[in-house]
Amino acid sequence: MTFVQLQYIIAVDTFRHFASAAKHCFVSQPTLSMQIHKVEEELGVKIFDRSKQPVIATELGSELIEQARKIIAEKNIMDEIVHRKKGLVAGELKIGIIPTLAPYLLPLFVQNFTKKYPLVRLVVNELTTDLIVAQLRSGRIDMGILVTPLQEPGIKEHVLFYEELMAYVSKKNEAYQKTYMLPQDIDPNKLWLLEEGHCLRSQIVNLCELRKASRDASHFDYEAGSIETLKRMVDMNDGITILPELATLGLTTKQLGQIRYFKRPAPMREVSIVVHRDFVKKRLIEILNEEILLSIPSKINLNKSKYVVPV
Amino acid sequence: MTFVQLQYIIAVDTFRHFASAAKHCFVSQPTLSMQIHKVEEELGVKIFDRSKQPVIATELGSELIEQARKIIAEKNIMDEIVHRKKGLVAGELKIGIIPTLAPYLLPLFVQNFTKKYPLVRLVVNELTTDLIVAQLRSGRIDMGILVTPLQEPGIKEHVLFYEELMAYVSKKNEAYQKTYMLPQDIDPNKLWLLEEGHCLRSQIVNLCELRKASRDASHFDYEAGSIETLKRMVDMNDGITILPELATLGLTTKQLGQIRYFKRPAPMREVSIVVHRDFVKKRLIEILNEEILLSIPSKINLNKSKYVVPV
DNA sequence: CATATAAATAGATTTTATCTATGAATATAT
DNA sequence: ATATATTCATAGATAAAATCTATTTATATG
Repeated sequence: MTFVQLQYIIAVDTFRHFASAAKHCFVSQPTLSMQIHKVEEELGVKIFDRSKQPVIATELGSELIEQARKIIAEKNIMDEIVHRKKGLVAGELKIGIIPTLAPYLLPLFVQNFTKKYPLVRLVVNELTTDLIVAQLRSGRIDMGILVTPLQEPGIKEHVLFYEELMAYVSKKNEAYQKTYMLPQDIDPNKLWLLEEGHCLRSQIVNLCELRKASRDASHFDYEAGSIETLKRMVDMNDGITILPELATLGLTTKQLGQIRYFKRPAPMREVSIVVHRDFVKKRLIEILNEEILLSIPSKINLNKSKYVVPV
Repeated sequence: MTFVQLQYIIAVDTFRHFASAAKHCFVSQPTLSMQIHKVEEELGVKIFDRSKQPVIATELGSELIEQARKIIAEKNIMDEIVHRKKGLVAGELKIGIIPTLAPYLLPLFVQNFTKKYPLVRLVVNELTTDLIVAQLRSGRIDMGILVTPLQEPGIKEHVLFYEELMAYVSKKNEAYQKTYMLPQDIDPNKLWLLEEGHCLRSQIVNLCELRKASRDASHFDYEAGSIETLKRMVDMNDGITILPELATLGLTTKQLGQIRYFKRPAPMREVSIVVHRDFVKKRLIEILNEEILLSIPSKINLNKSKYVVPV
């Protein structure tokens, strides 16, 4: 068994296709096929079921692939140790980030970061909270950026900042008349929500104390896949939605006029970096943490944890 | 970096000598030298300081070796997974066992075990409790057999049995007249003890509530390195010592006449298997656990945890 | 100063990972 | 039904590597 073979196995598991996996590993498809065949021979078990399309791992194969990922993760730590000693900031950092943060947070720091630390390769995946937790545990990603508190065993949270939640209302909506809103001012039937699975959705449900019943009477049952869609729904149709602070940064003056703040203490969502175990990429993650804090508007850094909406 | 290179590094760290390490790996010394040189080249750091004799790891080298051991440990789990699936009981089990148990416990089960599970290779090291804990943490051994409770974080204890402590007295000693002893009946100046570092010693000190002062007046300051030495000291000279039950199994009838039991509830030492994390060698360790319980005299299996002497 | 020991170096040899080209099996389209 | 994709496996050639034996260099020891 070699490290390369394990990497091939992981690649096939990831792409579920020998040729693509080979491409990803910069080798020919026969090379990859043979090496995988060799491991299977050595261990005396089939790892992949090639009869299925796309290729799927056997039951035992899945266990072995998981273990292969662990081995490769430990190997990567080897380089981390050397980099740390050399004072180099280098290596790969695999990040999972939730979809309600990704489009607003990433652009703020990515460019600065990669300019400042050219030897670091950021690999970013947009994932929901559960997937981030699962992939942290299995070692597929090194860190997550998401909304806490999670209370997941084995997962450590480092708060980045508190992001205020605010209402975005259409001119026709009655809430438009208010200066400072209360959650009760929101008509559940005019409230546009993200689809199930987004933590922001569940926070808004908590904030507005929505019950299933109050939504059943809804005129039109549509749930958006992204915050951008929510904004457009409000713009184009009537209604109201809740935006996190970072999503309001790119708004036009006219759109800003449609923002209504909640009465102080304003509801906040807690945005954190989460990691699994005391990772050796610690230094890298610390640096990313700093860079994020440097890149977000200072107003957000000042937000306090007075009223954090539970997830 | 290859698995083989890591194994060479670990071998050199273990033997602190290139030629012996090479022998252990079944390769020539130049082969091992070159491969280690290559890793050092690849990482851009020196792992070993060859100017010292015996060879010693550099500061960074020690960290890397520790990591190498982790990688190899994870790799070994790969095979474990396959073996488990195949229902095979095979592999290597590295055991650390304390010196006051080794000579009495090992002979009881080793032969049966290796006959029953010929594919398992037992590698046994006689180590003190602290070393067992340290080597479990660093992954040098898979399990320990020692006296608990330890209360070491991250170390799990599985009680095997309770071993009674009993006095072994010379005919000249006043305690010889007693039928059932009390700890107070022991004259601290006539008590032979193991040297510092053995957990049995500290248990006896606790049991007899010995203070430094009471020993200072001692006629002859000798501390034994093994239980066998203790027995001989009592046999040849005057005095008394405390033996664990297993050490009394091989005694002659005459020697058995010199055993004095403590008054019920008799003092016991708790003998356990200890492991680090939920290890994949679990199955192997479970089997060993069973085999040990099957091989010890049934009387010991019946001992209860009424009065466990703290360590 | 001679001798022994330890690790590194040199050159030959075997092993192995990789490539290109091709084949077999299966699904998809004409 | 036949032709065409697609997907993975196989064959043979080649380049890269790990290994061996023999030897050298550097240190310690008597």
